[in-house]
Amino acid sequence: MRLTTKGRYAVTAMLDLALHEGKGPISLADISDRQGISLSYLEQLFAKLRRNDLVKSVRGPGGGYQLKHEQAAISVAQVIDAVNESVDATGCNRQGDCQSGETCLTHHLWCDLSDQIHLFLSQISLADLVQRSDVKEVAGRQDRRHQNGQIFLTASDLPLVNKAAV
Amino acid sequence: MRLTTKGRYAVTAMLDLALHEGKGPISLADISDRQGISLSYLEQLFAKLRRNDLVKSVRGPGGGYQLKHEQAAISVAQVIDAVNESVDATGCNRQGDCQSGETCLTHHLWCDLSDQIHLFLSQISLADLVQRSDVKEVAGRQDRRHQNGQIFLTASDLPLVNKAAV
DNA sequence: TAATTCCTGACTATTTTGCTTGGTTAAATA
DNA sequence: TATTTAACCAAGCAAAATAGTCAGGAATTA
Repeated sequence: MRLTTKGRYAVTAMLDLALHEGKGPISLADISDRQGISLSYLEQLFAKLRRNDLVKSVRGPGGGYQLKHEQAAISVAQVIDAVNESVDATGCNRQGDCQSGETCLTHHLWCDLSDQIHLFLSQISLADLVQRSDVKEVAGRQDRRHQNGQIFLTASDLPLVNKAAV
Repeated sequence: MRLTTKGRYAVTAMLDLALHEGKGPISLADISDRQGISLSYLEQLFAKLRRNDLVKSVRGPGGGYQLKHEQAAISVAQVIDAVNESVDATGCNRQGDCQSGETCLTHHLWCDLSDQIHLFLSQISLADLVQRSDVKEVAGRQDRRHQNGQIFLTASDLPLVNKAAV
């Protein structure tokens, strides 16, 4: 089972879209700035999100991405499924042929776990996340910084700045 | 978050120990045979399990491993934690410094998910697994094969056989 | 036409995984 | 005591996945 930066990035980017909904298309450059995700990596992720019908795109200046459905209709599980193959804890993709064609000793345990994880993530929509106080707080901070063109840097931003200067 | 063959192997091997408890120490060679896990890989996993006080070892002929605690006192979560670093879905190891020193937009979501997974796995003990009908069934099949010295092979065993012959 | 932005594919560095090889050490047995 | 058994240990390695870069398109707007 894989649940790494890839899935986290995808959910974060989709939440960013949700938070800035109603302001027209949001460019990947904006998301990259606000969320600190590499632009070209975002492009790869959004290719998958678009193929999975989760976002729609607008080309050209002023273009960007928008959610294709209502915030309440998009679950975290859908987003992760779109970029990862699936949230599956079994080694056999639930086929039950884990041990040379037969079911391994712990197959059903991993099926149960996969179901639990999927259920949990499918019950959380982007609308739910937008309402959360911790999300609102972080989003407010990010928007303030973004408006100021990242003038206020923290100490931990320094490596990035140096990297960009070289 | 990582939940791959490593953690699955560890739980499977521990369950094998639990199923054959009372027959003296179980050698890794036996587990390797029954569960189809590479012997030297098992050695690495058991080094971690031993360091985490989950098993005790007996050296020399007739030696092997035994559970260090009661089956009901060992949870699946403990086993996975022992071989993986942890079952953690955050990218910051729950520190909250995900985005250049500050909390990222989805930090709390991943904390919640990690808690869910950990709770689920910590509620399942080796004793619980041993009682499960699907586990009993697979264990019965494995024991019968093991006694017969793997005489009865399935078609999917053939690659392994050929590999061993070369 | 120029700028902007999505879009695509190929390529690369790094990390993790699963496993091998080649030993050493402790204990039982012959 | 010599041999065998099996736990221990360390280094390294191939394949895969991750995270990202690079170079160029193609569509749209100004």
